[in-house]
This record gives sequence, C-alpha cells and structure tokens, in this order.
Amino acid sequence: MAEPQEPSGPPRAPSGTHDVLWPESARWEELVSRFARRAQMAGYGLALTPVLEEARLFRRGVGEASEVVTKEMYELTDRGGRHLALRPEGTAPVVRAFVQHRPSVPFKAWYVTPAFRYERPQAGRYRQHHQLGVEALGSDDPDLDVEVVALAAGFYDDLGLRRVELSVNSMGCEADRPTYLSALGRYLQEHASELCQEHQERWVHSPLRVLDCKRPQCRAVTEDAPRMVDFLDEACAAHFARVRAGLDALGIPHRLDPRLVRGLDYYTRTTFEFASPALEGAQNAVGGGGRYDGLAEVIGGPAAPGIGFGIGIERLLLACDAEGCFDPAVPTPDVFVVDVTGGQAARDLCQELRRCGLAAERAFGGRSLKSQLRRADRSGARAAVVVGPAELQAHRVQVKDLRGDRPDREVARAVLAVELVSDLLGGDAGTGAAGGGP
RNA sequence: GUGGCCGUAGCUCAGUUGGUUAGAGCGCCAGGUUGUGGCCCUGGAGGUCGGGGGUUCAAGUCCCCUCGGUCACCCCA
Repeated sequence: MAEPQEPSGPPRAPSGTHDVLWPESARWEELVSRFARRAQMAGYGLALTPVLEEARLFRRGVGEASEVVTKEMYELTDRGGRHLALRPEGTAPVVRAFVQHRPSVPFKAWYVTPAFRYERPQAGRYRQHHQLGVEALGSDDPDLDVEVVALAAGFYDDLGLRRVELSVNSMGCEADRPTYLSALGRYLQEHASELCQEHQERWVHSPLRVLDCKRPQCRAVTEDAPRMVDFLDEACAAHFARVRAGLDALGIPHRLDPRLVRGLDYYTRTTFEFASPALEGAQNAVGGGGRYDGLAEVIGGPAAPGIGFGIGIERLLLACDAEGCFDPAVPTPDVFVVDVTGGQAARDLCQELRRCGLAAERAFGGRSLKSQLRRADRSGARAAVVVGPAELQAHRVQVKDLRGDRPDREVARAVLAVELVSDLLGGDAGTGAAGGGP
C-alpha cells in the first residue's frame, strides 16, 4: 500500500477518472436516451440503486475468487463502522434490490451507472467507468436470454456499429459443472508443464481462468481441452440449443466460443460477450453478460434465475470513433437574443421565448453589438433577435436570419414569439406553451 | 500490481550540441465599422515548461524521485 502524498496545485480528477463536458457530453445524452428507448420498448424499467453497497454483497455475489472483488474493489468504512464498497459492477446491486423488495416477476430493469475498479488505467480502462445494462429476474426461459442478447445487439446496431462480434458459451449449472471441472482438471494436470508460467502454479486454484489465458502456451493446451458445452446435462444442453436457435431465428450472428469464461463467479448457463475488432489493443470487449441463476440465493434471497449484461460506455464510444459512426449533432439554440440597451430586454425575451418552446440563448455582461452578434453566430443559433435603443423605443425587434440569406426584418415585440415559433418550429409547436407562472 | 514510452499556452504542437525577456496555428478577448455576425486585417490576454530535488556559471533541454497520461502484461466494460 503506497503512502498517500499530498498533491500540489489545484485539485484534479483522480487517476483513472475523467470529466465529460459539453459538447462531448451531448453524445452521452444521446447514447443513454437511445438505450433507454430500446430498453423501454422491450419492457425494461429504469432501476436506480446506490453507488455504495455493503461490501459483503460483492464478496458473496460477484465472488471471493474473482479479481474484480479481491484486487480491484474500492472498499471503505464509514463513520458508523459499516464496511461498504463502491460498486464494481451493475448486476449484484440490482439483484440485491430485487431480493430486498421482491417485485413481481419477471422483473426487468435497465440501468446506467458508474462502476469502480482499482486497476492501472489505460485507454478504454478506467477506475471509474460507466455502464449501461439490463437485468431480468424470475425466469429461466431461454427466450429471455435471446431477448436480452437481442437488446444489446440492436443497440450496437442503432449506433451504427457494424463490426461488433458476439461470442456465446454455456457455463452449465451446479449439477453439471463439477463433472466438467474434474475433467478439465485431469486434462490440465496432464499438460501442466506446457502451460504458461503463471498458470503452471494457478491452474489448480482456478482452472477456468486457464481457458481465458491469451498466452500462446495456454492457448495451445486449451485448444483441445474438454469443453463445457460437451458436459452440459440434458436441461442445460436443451436450454443452450434453444438460445442459439433463437439468435439464429432473429438473425443475430454469433459464434460459439467454448473458452469464453467470464471473470465474475456468478455466471451459469448462457454467457456472452461483444467485442469490437475496430478497437486496437486488449480492451476490445464492449459488452458482456450472462445468466446467473444462483445469484439471488447466494446473497440470501429466494431462488430466482436471472440474466443481464453490462455495456461500457467509454469503450463503446471509442469503438464508435474507430468505426467513424455515431456522431450526433450537438444541439444548438433556436434563437440568440442580442440586446445593447442594458440587458433587461434580453432577460425578458429569453424567458418568454423559452416558455414558448424555443431554445433561447444570449450574452451576458453588457458586451458590444459586434461581440454579441459574433457569439450569436458561433452559438449555431438559426436566428438572432436584435434589440437596440430604436427598437426598444418602438416596441419592435430586428430578426436576423443567421443561416440563410433571408433579409433582416422588423417585428413587433408583441408578436415576436409567435412569429419565431412559426418560423423556426414549423408553425404548430409552442402555441400551448405560453402562459403559466414564471 | 509489473515493465516500456510520453508530459511545453484552453487545444494541437515547434523549441537546434544545456546559453539572453519560451514560440506558432487554432480557440478566446478587443479594435478595424459612432448600431450589425460569418471572411479578412491589426492588437491583446493566457505558460509555476506536470510537481519536487539534484548536477552546472547556466536546465524546457542532463540525473533522481513523484504525479499524470499512454502501451503491453493482468483484468474486464
């Protein structure tokens, strides 16, 4: 544990965290709203759960064996002596809420949340990153698996991503996994000397992790290792077959990856991962998830099967950049109010125009006419409303078309809002929005 | 947590073998037009050269430490 040293200079975002400011944040707004729309269309409602949870939730739920919990979790003791943790992932908290409140099933929820993992930061890997996800509890119907995977796949499609590759596997269940683990164990024992240095030591402790190892020695060994999919009992095999048939039926391309092992301990049966080959480097998983039929029980609740996924927003946006897609227009004001008579007119006009449904912007601080018009232009507003002494006197304003070549015109102040709504919003919007208190 | 590379204005970057007051483009502000934006021209503001220590007559340039970024490992979103 490093001795913390007092940083110098003004405070900055901690290592591995980052700010998202305008206009980049406009992409986040659009991204989240598209996901929300898709989730709602499929019957998922928003779930908001605390960023802080009891640390034991993750120890038990995510698992003592997972590195996410053992090496990467942000833990703290609060003033009341409670042992808490910043959520390292999104599933366990939703399952905890499900167990705590027992909503009717199937319980289908979507979320957007920060997730915290103490790792060495690099591109696409942060100590605080953000995930979009869904969880569906209370049914083990394989068609639910298909629905969940299809939701994610459709979302990638929505963003214009064309190169996202879906891998699927089945991890089996409590009944058939021991048989597989002993078969895998026997195989690894025979080939232990051929494994990479790290796994020569560790294969006994976590044999499944060897399957995930990317070093050539381990890859060579696991190429012919026993595959979980060959050890599924009848029910699990049928379940997995139905899932794959469902994906085929919906036209969702996918590839069986018998070595797909996910790093969180709770997974059973269906697991899946979306990777973007457009992303350089190792951080190319843009989403992943699976079924967790034992999780609710593990954390002390009723038996309740479930499935879900998480999508990393930062990585997803990197993938969009790499593919050159999802570049939504940054919202701009409809109208920019220029006032060289002291500011009261701008104050009042902005309020009025906004009430009528127009996005109105202005300058502050008594700037020159030239300066205000320059800002109007750079704001991207389609029109400028100019108020000078003469206009003020005559109860009129000048309207300038900033994007086209329509000549300037004078409009009576009293009818300005109506005129602009008609001009800029196509005539029908905003008419009901006027009135009401300030 | 291990190792490699990098850190100069808000942004993208120049800065010669260590050598006067550290530069450019973009952006920002103002002026060129006593009331008219974009294009153009002129000027201005803005830098503890990431931070600290050391070597030296002299450090943005060299050394050490540290912080941050980045890449690989690891892990995963």
